[in-house]
Amino acid sequence: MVKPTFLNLPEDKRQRIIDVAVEEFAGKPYSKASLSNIVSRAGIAKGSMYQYFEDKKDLYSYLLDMAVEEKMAYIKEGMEPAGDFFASLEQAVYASTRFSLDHPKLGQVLANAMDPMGEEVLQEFFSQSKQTAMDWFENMIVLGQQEGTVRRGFNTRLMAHLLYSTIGFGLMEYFLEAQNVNMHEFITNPQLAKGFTEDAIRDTVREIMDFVRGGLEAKGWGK
Amino acid sequence: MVKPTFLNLPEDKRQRIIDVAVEEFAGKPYSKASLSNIVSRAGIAKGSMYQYFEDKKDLYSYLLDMAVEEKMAYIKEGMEPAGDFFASLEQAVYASTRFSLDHPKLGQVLANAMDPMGEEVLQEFFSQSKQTAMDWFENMIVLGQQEGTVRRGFNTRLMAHLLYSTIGFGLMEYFLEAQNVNMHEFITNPQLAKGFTEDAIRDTVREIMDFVRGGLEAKGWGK
DNA sequence: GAGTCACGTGACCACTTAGTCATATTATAG
DNA sequence: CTATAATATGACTAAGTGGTCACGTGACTC
Repeated sequence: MVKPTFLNLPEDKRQRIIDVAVEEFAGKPYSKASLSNIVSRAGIAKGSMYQYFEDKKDLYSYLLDMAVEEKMAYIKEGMEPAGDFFASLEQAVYASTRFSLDHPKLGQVLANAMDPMGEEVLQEFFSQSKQTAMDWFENMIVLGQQEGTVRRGFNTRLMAHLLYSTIGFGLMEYFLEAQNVNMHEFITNPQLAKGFTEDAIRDTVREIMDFVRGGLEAKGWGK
Repeated sequence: MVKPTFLNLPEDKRQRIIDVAVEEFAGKPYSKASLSNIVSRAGIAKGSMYQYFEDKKDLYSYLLDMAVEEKMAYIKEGMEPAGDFFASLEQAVYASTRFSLDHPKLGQVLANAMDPMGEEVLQEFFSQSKQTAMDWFENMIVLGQQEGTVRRGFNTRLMAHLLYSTIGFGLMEYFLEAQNVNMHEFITNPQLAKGFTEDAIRDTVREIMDFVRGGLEAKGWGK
């Protein structure tokens, strides 16, 4: 658990530590991320870090919670409760994409945590957040079936996984390839996010939704 | 480049080294995989490793080539040149799944290399094999459009990414969750692969294909 | 001013890493 | 059997890791 000492820190110092730590954890796998590196770049002593957090895992966990909270805020804000399944999903995909482009480093920390190949140390975080995301998708699908917009007769859990990976991985990687950059360049160069216009994002999300709609829509609905 | 000394090794010794190394690289990120660990478990001296390979990257590259070759063999074997786009894709998905279940460790080494969040050292391997896979998917889509089974009017590159992540990630993760194991347990316990019956695999692949077909099929085709 | 307590510090510890190299062992050839 | 070349070896190096701890520093209280 994060220690009170950290929360009582002056705003700017706290933020500087967070920024540096997020950058470190975004750029390398957990075990390779270096505390020595973080403290030196943040301009604090090694020992101070251990006044703020129990250990490396504790710091990581704190950043992860931040990332989840921030992403949830994006998604919740864009949600229109009135829409049908596909409209809601499109909103969620759009919001999730916006989050990843607005906060690429934070988004990357989250993506690392979800990585199935993740390191054993992180399995607890991983399975927890992954499970939550999957439940959310599955729940949406079931609701869509109840409202009649989504066809029946398939394994909803399997479909939740497909939706998750389609949206979670495919989209971001397409954006990167389209701009001809890799993840590291994107993370370290904040300017690159400007390369994605609002229209391009909306168009891409719409194409994805066309694909998903075709795969899931009940007969008699849609254009 | 792998040194001739390694290739001249007695079959059993060579295989033992490969097995141990594959297991090591499958279980942790590249930078965390330990040569000291590999040599001790393979029962050889540290120095010997450097008679066989230039360095750590060289060993990794060798294993990666092996994995690609093996997976390609699976896919090529299952390919029936006569089938239409969806039949070919289903074959490829099935073969790819079989490969991952038959050789979970090798499959995991490959998956790590494709990981977009992969470490900077591996970008060369990553972008190369990823690009190749994406070209293959895009090419198939275009051929499908030419034969009339796949609808037109979408960004084929984006769709290749969606197909790739749907098939590459979603499927495997669903299998794991369905068996209630995580990737590490699956890798270290070869028995677990038996939990997936041939029928269950075929059914799951078919459901995925239903989803993909709905999203891509041209009007007037299909059931 | 004295005493107390939270916070800051960096030298230090035990450990691990990739990689080297002088030396020992083995195989080959004359 | 001897000489030569190929291979095997593991102690060693330099660098880096997460984490600790005895000691400073500064602020607040009485």
